[in-house]
Amino acid sequence: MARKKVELKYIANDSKRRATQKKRKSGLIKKADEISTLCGVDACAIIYTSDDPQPEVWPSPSGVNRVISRFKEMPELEQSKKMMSQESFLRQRIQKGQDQLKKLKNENRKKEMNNLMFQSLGGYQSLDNATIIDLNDLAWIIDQNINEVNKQISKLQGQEGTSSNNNGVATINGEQAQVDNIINGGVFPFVDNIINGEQAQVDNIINGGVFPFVDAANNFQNDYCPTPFNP
Amino acid sequence: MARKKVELKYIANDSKRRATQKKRKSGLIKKADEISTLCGVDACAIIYTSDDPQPEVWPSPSGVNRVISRFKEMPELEQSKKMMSQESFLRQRIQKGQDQLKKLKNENRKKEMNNLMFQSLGGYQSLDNATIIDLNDLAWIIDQNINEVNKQISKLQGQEGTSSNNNGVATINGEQAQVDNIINGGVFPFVDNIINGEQAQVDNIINGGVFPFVDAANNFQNDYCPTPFNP
DNA sequence: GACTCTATGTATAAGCA
DNA sequence: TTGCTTATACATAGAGT
Repeated sequence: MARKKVELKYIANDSKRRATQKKRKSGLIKKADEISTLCGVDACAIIYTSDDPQPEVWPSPSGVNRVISRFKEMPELEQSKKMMSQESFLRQRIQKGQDQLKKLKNENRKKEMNNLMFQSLGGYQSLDNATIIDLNDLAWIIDQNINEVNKQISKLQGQEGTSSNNNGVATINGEQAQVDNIINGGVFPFVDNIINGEQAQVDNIINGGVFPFVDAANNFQNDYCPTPFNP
Repeated sequence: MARKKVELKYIANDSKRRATQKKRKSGLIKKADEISTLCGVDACAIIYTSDDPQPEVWPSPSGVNRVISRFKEMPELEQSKKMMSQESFLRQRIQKGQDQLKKLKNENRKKEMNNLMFQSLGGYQSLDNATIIDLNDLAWIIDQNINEVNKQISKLQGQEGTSSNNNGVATINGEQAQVDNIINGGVFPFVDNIINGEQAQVDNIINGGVFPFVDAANNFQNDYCPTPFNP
């Protein structure tokens, strides 16, 4: 059953296309009906299916005519003013995909740096091979984490008498969960726009694909300057 | 989080309606775009939202004009021929709901009779108070079950040498799972159309509600005559 | 092919920032 | 309000009849 994510392109297979057409046509009309009822808007839809010279229309032929008249009344110039054309629709979609990509790359980079941090702390990985870029970002994320830990400490010092074994004392391991939490939370300004060679991923996202993990390389922005490490 | 099932009626709350309108408008246009791409159909949509004199159109003003011309070319008489009007759309929806209701009532009745059967077999319930209608239906379901059990027995007798402790012998308990399976499976002709007083439930279904369990009473059709019990 | 079924993808109502 | 997130309702692809 609906296992594949449908690729947004013309369905070559005839019978498959017809089946899809039928389902989606009724789905579309249902949606039109719903928005009209829920929001009380005036709307119409006309759909010419390939296997019938008669179009499917909604809400009714006369209703369509009414909406059409209203549309025709408007001067041509006005028509194209604030309207969504197929092109602007696509543009909007691309922008959305790019924004999403940016966010995801950001998150990936943060996770990567946190991973590097814990690997180093545990002695599982040396930083000898790290680039200056990585070290910079690493410093930033450590700074963030330290800040968060300090914040927690102050908070816990403020509430005396809790039964926790944590009150007032920074126990790194005890804060791990909170740090992890933070890691996946706050703002992180690593990546600010799309970099060459990532376009395929953007396209992927635009069409709704699953986001692939982004390597450390190529992810850094030149205009990013993290605060110096200062505990 | 979409917790409530939206009731299909005008949203009185202003800000809520605007939010919904915005989301659904873009959803609708996306759907239009998709069906057009996937199925290569010629279509257009015009939506007048309440807060903007400019309509939202798809695929573009000129595209809309093209489709409109095609629509206008058709004689008025032809227009209303095979087209979906708001009324026929609703009718279709009601019919669908009624069909679904019928099926669900059927299933409920079957489950009920099976339940009664097992209750009686276990001595948890006497049949003294059962109506002739219930007894009739009960006989039918028992017949069905016996048939299924016999079928299974034949099948198992056919495949000698399986390691199962079941081969060739009808062990009622051992067949329970299969019977249960059957219970929820085959065709069951109890209810053939909608009976007075069930209309509210139909309405419920038409709007997508969860189906309430149907009582035994009022569910039987006069034209139903089950095969006599004959093991 | 035209329908039904159901697992899965998508839309979106509420919440929250 | 606008936008983003998340849980839930809804649409529908693919498979079976």
